[in-house]
Amino acid sequence: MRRSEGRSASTPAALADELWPDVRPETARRLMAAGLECFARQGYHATTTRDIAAAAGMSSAALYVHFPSKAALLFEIVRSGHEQILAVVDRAVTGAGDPAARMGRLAREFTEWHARRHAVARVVAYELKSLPEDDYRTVVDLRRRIEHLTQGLVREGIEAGVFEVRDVQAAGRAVLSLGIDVARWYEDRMRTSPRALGQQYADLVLRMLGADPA
Amino acid sequence: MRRSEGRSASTPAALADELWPDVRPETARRLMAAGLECFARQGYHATTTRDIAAAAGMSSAALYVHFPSKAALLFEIVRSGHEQILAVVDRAVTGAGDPAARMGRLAREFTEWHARRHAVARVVAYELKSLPEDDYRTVVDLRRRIEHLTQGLVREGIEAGVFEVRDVQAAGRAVLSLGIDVARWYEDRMRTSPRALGQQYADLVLRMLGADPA
DNA sequence: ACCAACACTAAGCAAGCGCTTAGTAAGTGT
DNA sequence: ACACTTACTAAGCGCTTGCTTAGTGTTGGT
Repeated sequence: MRRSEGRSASTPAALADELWPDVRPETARRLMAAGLECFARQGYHATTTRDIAAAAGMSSAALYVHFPSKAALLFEIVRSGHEQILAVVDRAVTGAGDPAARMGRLAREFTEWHARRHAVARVVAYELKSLPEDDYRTVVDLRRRIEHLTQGLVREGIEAGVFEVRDVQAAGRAVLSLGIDVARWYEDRMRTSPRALGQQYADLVLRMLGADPA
Repeated sequence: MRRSEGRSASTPAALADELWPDVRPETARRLMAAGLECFARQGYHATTTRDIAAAAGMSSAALYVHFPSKAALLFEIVRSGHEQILAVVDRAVTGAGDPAARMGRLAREFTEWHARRHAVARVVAYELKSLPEDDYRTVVDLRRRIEHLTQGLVREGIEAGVFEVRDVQAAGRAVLSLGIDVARWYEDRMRTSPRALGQQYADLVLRMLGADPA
């Protein structure tokens, strides 16, 4: 089992190693982990630079050695989170199998990611609007690509005769909504594991799209 | 057609009249409408009391004539929003028809409410944790009642043989997730009306729960 | 006519904010 | 040995925050 496929990172540092293995030096990664924790728990605007620094075990001025601003730290978290989600969706859409199999994989892995990485997922989904204008546009573009890939797969399924939905856009959005909303309520102590939840939601999604039970 | 069943309130004042007809004096209602607008757009912590007062056309000190704090204003919005959602869900669950018909109504009206009242819905869903501890507990209790009513209806449907799902809790959460997430992305200018979206989502939900197509 | 009661504002207070500055300590290359 | 770079801290600056205070009309009962 690869390191990144465990149930969830047991410590913030381990989570940071999984999410941002390339961020150097290690102190910068620790600051990102600390920011992520604070942003996920209290939201960006309720988090002070002193909160982040304290969670990372340093003075607030240290943040500015590695990041030009609090907003830039948020951007790094949100951007890399979106890129990981895009990679998950892209692998599912362009992978092997018929549209139903690929949609099942998309729903399963998308949901699983949002449950296992619920802290990142929460910041990714709900702190978008706290970004400066330019950063916001960059991230909205990533979101559009995720939505278009998903809608494309719904359309493929309809053309292949395995899905049956009235509105492709609404159906695609519904698929993603189910996964995204997991970030709002999922907690580490939950009885259903991210993997099991992903499987359950994938079943729900396929039925929702009118796919024949396999 | 009753006033509250139009597509959406055309002005903040009209919206306020629909949402909080009993709040007196009118100035307090205007402050709530202004707070709602600001909280929905920028979030609670990014909104200053000066923002709210300016949006209501008065000085920031006027807020404290009608509310003891900024947090109390948020609480009034969040509490009344939750009570309206609970009423919608309760009417559907205890209404007429078999479980599938009642679940269809629940999904339709729940989703429709979140689209038409997307500003309130956004604050209700995402600004919970900004509330003071006591207020938070009050609201979490309302949320639990909404979830239990929904889960109960799923269970009823299973016992009546019209639904087929593995995990009742997961299925109930999925039904609500679809509606709640509408608040995150829905905008007034959208081509799909709240009513049409509610109908689409109700269809998706019934298929998701394994109900035979009616 | 008078007086509370009410609804409001201009001004401002203490606290906390993001971020900067000046300086220290520990490498690293020559 | 020495200069230079990098990573950090203590202190604090200018500004904004939620909220208060003192005072000003306006209203309605007697």
